[in-house]
Amino acid sequence: MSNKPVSLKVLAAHLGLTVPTVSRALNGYADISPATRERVRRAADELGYRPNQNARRLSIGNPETVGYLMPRIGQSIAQPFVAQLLQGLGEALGKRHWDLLVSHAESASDELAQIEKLTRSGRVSGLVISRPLRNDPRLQLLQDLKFPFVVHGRTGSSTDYAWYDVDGEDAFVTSVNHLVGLGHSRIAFVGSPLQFQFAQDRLIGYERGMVVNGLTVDKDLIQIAEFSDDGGEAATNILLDLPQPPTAIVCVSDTMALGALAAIRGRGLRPGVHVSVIGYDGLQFGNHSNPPLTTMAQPQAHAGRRLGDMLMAIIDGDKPSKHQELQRAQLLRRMTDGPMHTAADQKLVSTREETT
Amino acid sequence: MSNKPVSLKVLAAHLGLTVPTVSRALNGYADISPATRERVRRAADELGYRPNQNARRLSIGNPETVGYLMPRIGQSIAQPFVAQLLQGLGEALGKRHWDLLVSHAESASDELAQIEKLTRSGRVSGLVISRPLRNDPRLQLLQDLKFPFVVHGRTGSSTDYAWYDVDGEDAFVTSVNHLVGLGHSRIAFVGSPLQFQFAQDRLIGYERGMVVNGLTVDKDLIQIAEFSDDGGEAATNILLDLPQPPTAIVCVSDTMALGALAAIRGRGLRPGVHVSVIGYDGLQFGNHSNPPLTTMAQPQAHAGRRLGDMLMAIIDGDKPSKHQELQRAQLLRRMTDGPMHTAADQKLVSTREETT
DNA sequence: ACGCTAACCGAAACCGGTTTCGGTGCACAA
DNA sequence: TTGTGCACCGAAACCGGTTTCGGTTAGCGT
Repeated sequence: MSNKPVSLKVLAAHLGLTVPTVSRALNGYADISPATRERVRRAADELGYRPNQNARRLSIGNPETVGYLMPRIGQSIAQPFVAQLLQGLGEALGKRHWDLLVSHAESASDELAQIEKLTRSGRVSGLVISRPLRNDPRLQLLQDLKFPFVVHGRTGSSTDYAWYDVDGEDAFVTSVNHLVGLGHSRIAFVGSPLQFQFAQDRLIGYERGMVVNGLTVDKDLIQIAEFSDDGGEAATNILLDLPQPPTAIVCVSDTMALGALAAIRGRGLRPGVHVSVIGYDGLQFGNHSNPPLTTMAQPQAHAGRRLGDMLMAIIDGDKPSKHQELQRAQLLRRMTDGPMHTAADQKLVSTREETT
Repeated sequence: MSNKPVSLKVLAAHLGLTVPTVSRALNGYADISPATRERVRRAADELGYRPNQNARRLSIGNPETVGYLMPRIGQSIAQPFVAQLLQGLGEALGKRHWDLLVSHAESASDELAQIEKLTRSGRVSGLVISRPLRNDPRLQLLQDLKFPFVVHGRTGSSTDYAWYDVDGEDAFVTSVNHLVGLGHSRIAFVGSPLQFQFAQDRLIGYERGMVVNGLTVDKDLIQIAEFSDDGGEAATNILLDLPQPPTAIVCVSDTMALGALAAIRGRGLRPGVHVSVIGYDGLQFGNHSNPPLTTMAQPQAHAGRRLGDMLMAIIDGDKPSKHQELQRAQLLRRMTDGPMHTAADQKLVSTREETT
């Protein structure tokens, strides 16, 4: 049908009115007679008029757009949660007809440059940051700029900004408790570099869980590796080579847990039987791993929605510190958590074929 | 440090020049003396000046922004490719400092409304559409609007627009060939509803592969189900219940293939031994399925980059039909393709534990 | 009949840039 | 010395909207 977008000017001309009048009519100002208002409305959607958002937003001084900085973590399978998070963000923003801009950087410094650019060029009214580091220069920069932002995750100094996070510490206490309940006592932790705040939180949760249950925290049972499936595999191999290997492993993420499973299987052992594994993230794919991965699940789309709502509220003037939400993760039992495998040398492998 | 963005006006005042002069100085016009140009440049990045992009783009009449419509496919694990695609798109756009806007709709009609809105409100200069339907109203609409767009995938009437696609037909011929080479002849197809063009393409590839190898296409061996892991599982169960069940299955996607694996294991059979399975997508997670999934791999980030470049070229004036790229998928052998399992009643299950 | 007020719309300014068009001042040639 | 031309910058118009401010007109009371 029609192709070129119709501007306010041609709409006004078409109606024999001036541009400002038409504008106010469409925006429901009181000083426009109900008659003309109706007339304008009708003509507007007859001609398929849509206000040019660039112009409108320039005028009202609000880009009505939120930027999301893609987490930048090597080539790993670290992004499965991004699609769901974006979906949730989009839903929240869509309710007010705001837009979602995604931006990804190539390096840490490039990331700061991106923030500089996005904030100062008036393209976004706020930013969403994922996976903060322990001392994150991005947050520092945004605070210096006094620019609205929310963090998906939180850091140590989390009092003065807005965040939504899943309580990783609590989740790992839960994981450890669960494993202890199954009879385990040599429980290991497979983690990612501690520069990520979440890695730190979850490690603390692990340690607290151990202490709470009267277990000693053996440094050998804490293995940090690259944040990827390969990293998880490598770390687990080190653990299994220990003189006294663990009978259960909690992993900082599902991706790393998948690597752990591979390492365990690689030795002819069966995850969930000889060595229990609990991941973290609740990836749907976990249903199809070998065997299906027990994990701490969490609603990513919900996170996106909340982050969007929080950010818009802050842009509207709310104090950031008013918006801090801690979500609890849920233990999702699948097949990799099992009772402590005592006796019987680990070389003895059950012949039962696992069935999903 | 500084917080409020500095406008051209204050920069000009600071320099004792007028706004247009400063603008032209920064944009390298010839009618500005080298001296002042340098002076302006220096002052600009001293004050941290960044042009307001909303204003700039309004003025130059180009939003310099590309919209991506999130594929809207139930709750399935269908989106793992999105993150990579977005990454690729972002890279391509970033080279020219364009922005990436993501938009997702809640229903098919909502999707059309979104397109209407995005195009007519001047927010984007072009759109990227994923997973076209066989007779896609979105493409129809965009063509009517004469609005620049590229399609990730293609439809039957694909001559008059731009697209990037992986040759699904060819890929499935390859899959079938490979399986025939392994001795299989009863090869089944697990597909998703044929409204998706890709589902159609791949089915045709399957059929062609069968014919090419002198095999008959048995309608019973073609099972269409919901596009999800559960759908794949259900379809596979139907296949395995056949009087003469298949010895190999090609699946329209990795997600559905994961369901197929579950169904096969559910009967005490071993994928890759008793029943071979080949997926499509090349998801990295396939490395961790049970057993690791053989699949037809493809570079999603590359797709994103190409789509971005193509779209910008079209917006610059290129004829869309000039930009049509067909990529070939690569057979990625993991563990679910194996030689035809003859003899021995399928009830007889090997006791060997699979090792990754 | 007059004034006052309220209803309604147009004029003008602005948001922050870009781009075209003129005009000044200087160097240069005649 | 006087034109001529060029280098350089400012004035003005524009992109497509929003919002404040004035000015008519009509309706009302008196």
